[in-house]
Amino acid sequence: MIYTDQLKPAFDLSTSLCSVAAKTAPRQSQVSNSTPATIEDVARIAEVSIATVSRAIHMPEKVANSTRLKVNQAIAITGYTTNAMARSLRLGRSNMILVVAPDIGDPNFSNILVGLENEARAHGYGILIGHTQNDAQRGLEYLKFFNSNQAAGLILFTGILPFGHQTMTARLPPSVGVFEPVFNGGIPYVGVDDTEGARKAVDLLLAEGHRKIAFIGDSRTRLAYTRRRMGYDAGLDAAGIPPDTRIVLEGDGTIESGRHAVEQLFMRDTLPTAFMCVNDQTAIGVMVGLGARGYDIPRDFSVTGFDDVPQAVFISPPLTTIRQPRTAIGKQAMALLLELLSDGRPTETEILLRPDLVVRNSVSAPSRNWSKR
Amino acid sequence: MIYTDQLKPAFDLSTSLCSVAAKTAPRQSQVSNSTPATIEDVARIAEVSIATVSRAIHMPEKVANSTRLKVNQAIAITGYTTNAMARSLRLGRSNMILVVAPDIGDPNFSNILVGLENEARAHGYGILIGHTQNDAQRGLEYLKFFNSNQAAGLILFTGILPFGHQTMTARLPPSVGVFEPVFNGGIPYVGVDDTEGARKAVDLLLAEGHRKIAFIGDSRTRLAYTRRRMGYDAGLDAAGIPPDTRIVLEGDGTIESGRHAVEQLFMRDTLPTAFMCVNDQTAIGVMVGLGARGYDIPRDFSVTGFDDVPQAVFISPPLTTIRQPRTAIGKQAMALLLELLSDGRPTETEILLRPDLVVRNSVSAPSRNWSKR
DNA sequence: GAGCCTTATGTAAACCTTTACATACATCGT
DNA sequence: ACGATGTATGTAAAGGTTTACATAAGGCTC
Repeated sequence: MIYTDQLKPAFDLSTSLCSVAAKTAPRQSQVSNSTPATIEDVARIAEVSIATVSRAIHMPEKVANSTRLKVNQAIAITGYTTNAMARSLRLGRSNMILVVAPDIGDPNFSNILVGLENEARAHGYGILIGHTQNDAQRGLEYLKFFNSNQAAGLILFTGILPFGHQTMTARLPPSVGVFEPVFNGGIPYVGVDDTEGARKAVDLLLAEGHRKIAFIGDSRTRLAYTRRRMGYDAGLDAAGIPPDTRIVLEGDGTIESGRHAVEQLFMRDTLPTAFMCVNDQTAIGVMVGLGARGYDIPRDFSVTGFDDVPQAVFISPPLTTIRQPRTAIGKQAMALLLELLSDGRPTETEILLRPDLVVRNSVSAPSRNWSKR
Repeated sequence: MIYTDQLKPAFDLSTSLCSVAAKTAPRQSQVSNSTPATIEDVARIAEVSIATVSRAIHMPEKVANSTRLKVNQAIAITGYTTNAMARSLRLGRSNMILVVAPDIGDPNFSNILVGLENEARAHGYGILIGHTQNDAQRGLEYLKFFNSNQAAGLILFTGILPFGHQTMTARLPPSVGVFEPVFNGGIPYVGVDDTEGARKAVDLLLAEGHRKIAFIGDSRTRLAYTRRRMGYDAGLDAAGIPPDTRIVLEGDGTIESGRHAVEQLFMRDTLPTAFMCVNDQTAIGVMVGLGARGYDIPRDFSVTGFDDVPQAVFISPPLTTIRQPRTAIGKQAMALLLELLSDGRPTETEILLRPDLVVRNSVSAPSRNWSKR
């Protein structure tokens, strides 16, 4: 007599199929209905030992075809799933990847998460998430996931300093960074070619005819920002335009800093015809500042951003910017980590994806009507 | 001789402090440097049994003050963290909560995640995330997290049908829904008072003097949408305005559906002065449609949304809408689930948070200039 | 047909906890 | 002074895997 239940098919041990059952110690309940099936249940039904069941699952080539068949049937009957806790305990490693970001509330985070999760799940891993809110103490808390064997690897986002400074010297779990090198390049990372991206932006502005292109940067020392600046410099250089430090400003990547940059430039004697911004937030701030002074974009000034945040398409005018291929970055980062977990050694120390120019409406040829200035 | 290492302080078992060590079976390595400390290491150093260590940690009141002190010192020395895998295995339940959403790439998801994570972590739980992309088969996959004891509870988002239809009858893990009842009310949920929110929107429009207010709904049968419609009806009724089905349209909650609704209305004989939309996406579509026809918002038409998505502030004009207190919803949902996990029975079957009206720039008094129409 | 190699399976230990039960000791009432 | 009661601690089993090692059987070579 076999009756099944959707979630976990029950199996009556008193049937003749289970002649082996009598030999082994009786389980708590004869009809193991409520508790999940264990490897032992499978072994009993398949009339093999638990070792064989384990092998049939994890090293199928090591068990005879006929036996494998019996085991698979027994698994189907019992609805057996291997207890991940027991497995992790025995193996000394879990099948979870911890993803730590400074702020999981950041909308930009979502799409990367998609890439990370898809790739992880495809390889039998799950993902655990945490956020530090830029609080090192808080990041430190997450270390316990590794000490307690709850996570096998770590995905770290740019800008976090998830563990205290001292700890940086200590051995970290297998980790991969996203966007930028973390801990001074101690771990491999997946990002975007910021230099190339910035170059695309500046080249677009140059192609439109702009010659006085301001760069609104971010003074916080992050490689991405430095590289975007390098792309800007290289673009101007290739066009034979000498650098003009009067129109290169450093902000902090916020909307407010973009607005502030506009105010500063208006106080100087040289105004640009275009603003190339280190990120979209800054670009939005620039647009707000320009709008407040009564200028129209792109008629009076052109503006470019970097990142392609979800809002970029909704602001007015829609922002021409450089897109971060977020889902792809997540996928790559997870793939790299998984490789690291199996091989032990990273094959690559840096993977840079190609960023695309997204042309919208914030760029046009420089205005010839200088009346307003 | 004691020398420490940042991550996991080493401890030389040969010191006099460890006189007990000799009595017990020797560990693999005398200086357990590479492998994390176990409860046994702590017990040895504290000169107590492992049972006492476990009790000192989990039932401190059950152990003598002096003993507790010794244990705590030993824990500090070894850097011991209890192995979550072993603990979960023994306890039969994990300290992870699975959060399943239809689309974790949705920017609205992020802030709820923040609330969920904060609350979970505060109670010693971690969160696992997954997404179904509205694929029931995919949702089914996540069931294995429970079968394999990797998750103790489940947070389900609106609109998912994470498990196959058959499975719905089966016993689900302890679960809490977000936004709406899931599985026909089978599990408690935390959401927002949609009726009240919609009422606030319609009352604002009425207060501005609008009398012909269109409602652009969502025909997909979701309680939230029905309730928002109820708020609309109730508001009109309270103002003594008879319902006019000619200006009530059903879309599907997308930008496109908002735009389409505008086209439909312009083909009828009765135009509204205001559009109350079931969600922000629809509202954005309506604004796009109206803009394409050359109308100005809010001069010619007023528009309201619902949800307060991150983009709402960036579109032009910034959208007046009803805010979902997302972080609070996440926090509440997790709190409810945690309660469920300890008590077994839910105290509440429905928790509705108060949504707030966010006044921006898409609403004004109805235009008296009807020339364009 | 003896010895040897290969292949398939079984036995049992180990991974690290938690906790029921047992034990030892101190305190108290009479 | 003794049994009863209570408190603090220890012993050992159990939870579900994986895998080193042992065993058994079959096929091969000479």
